[in-house]
Amino acid sequence: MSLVRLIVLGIVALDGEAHGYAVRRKVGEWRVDSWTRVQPGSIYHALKQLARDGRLRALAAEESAEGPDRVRYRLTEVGRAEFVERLEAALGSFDIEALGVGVAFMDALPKKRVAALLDDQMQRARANVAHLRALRTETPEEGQAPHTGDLLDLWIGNLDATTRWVEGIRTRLGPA
Amino acid sequence: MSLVRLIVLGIVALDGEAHGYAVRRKVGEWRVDSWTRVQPGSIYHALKQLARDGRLRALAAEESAEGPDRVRYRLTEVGRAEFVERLEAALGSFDIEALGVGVAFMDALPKKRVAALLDDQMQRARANVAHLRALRTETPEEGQAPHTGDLLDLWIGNLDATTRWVEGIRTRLGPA
DNA sequence: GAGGTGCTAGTCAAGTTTGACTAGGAGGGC
DNA sequence: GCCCTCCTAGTCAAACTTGACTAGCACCTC
Repeated sequence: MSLVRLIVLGIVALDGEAHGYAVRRKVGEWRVDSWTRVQPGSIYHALKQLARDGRLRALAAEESAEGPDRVRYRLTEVGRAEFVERLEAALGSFDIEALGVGVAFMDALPKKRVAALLDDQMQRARANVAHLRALRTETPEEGQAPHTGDLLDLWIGNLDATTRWVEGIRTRLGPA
Repeated sequence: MSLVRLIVLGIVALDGEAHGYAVRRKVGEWRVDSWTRVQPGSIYHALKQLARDGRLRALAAEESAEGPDRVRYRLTEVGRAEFVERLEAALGSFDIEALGVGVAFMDALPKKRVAALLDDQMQRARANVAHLRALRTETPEEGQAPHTGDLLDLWIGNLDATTRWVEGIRTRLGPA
């Protein structure tokens, strides 16, 4: 899951820069833990990878009045591009966690863009639900998983609930 | 995610033994990929860890008529105990993937036990939904995540859909 | 002023996951 | 026979995640 990467990019993007502990704190303050688990280690790891990949630039370690020195990171242009790319992908995803993170950061994109992405997401989601329903009523093939029908129902139900939620968000954005 | 561990244990438990490729194939045949992604590497890794931990015993490599030699694994008593433990945990989980895997293998437990686990799951899930709804209507605190209300709605909607699904499974099992 | 507590800031080893890669064997086409 | 393809069976390095751990600093208490 490179959701962590998106989350870190998104938080750094808010102010253009941040140090690791600030990101970590923000992840804690927001109840990010409700929608996706992000451990401190993952955050620092992501920061390092992003810095290595030129998405963030590590500034010189600065002194802190309240504790050890800390490293501040600044978002680069490439970093912003990756943020947008990942954010758009998240807003088109069927994965509930990705979708949640996408919506959390959606204000970083133009409204029209978000609307288009969500329209697309909904269309594909509905097609997917239809496909799963079709599978559901098919005569069971050989060698299927036990309780395949139930499992399909689980996915259909959740996809459906998610789609209704997306619909709500989309409606609020107003007509395209 | 040690869901892979549960899946591998569950598949090996079906016949008491299996070799890696057979597990991999079964994961492919079943549309396990709909409910959870399991890569080949993870399967072989899990098999090795399970063998190291005494949950499986690796039998001598046997020749195969259709390809390279293969290693067959047999479930041990300790392994079966871990299987049951993980299965029960999965059936009490709120995580949709875990729950799906749990239901896929639920026939390995006595019906009554499954009924009790699902009853418990539903009770906790309803409490959780109530709690989230309460959070939802709370006056927003300082420093909340952007779109916190929406994110809560997403979780409430999905948890709710999942709970209705569990209810269906539970009902079918008959009265406790 | 020594020690305890709690927040700040981050490191690290162990475990897990991913996706690409290797390599054996069977069968078909030419 | 030789090559190509596809299935069988698994390995491996790189990346990612986890949870426990270290260490600086301030404040309080005794």
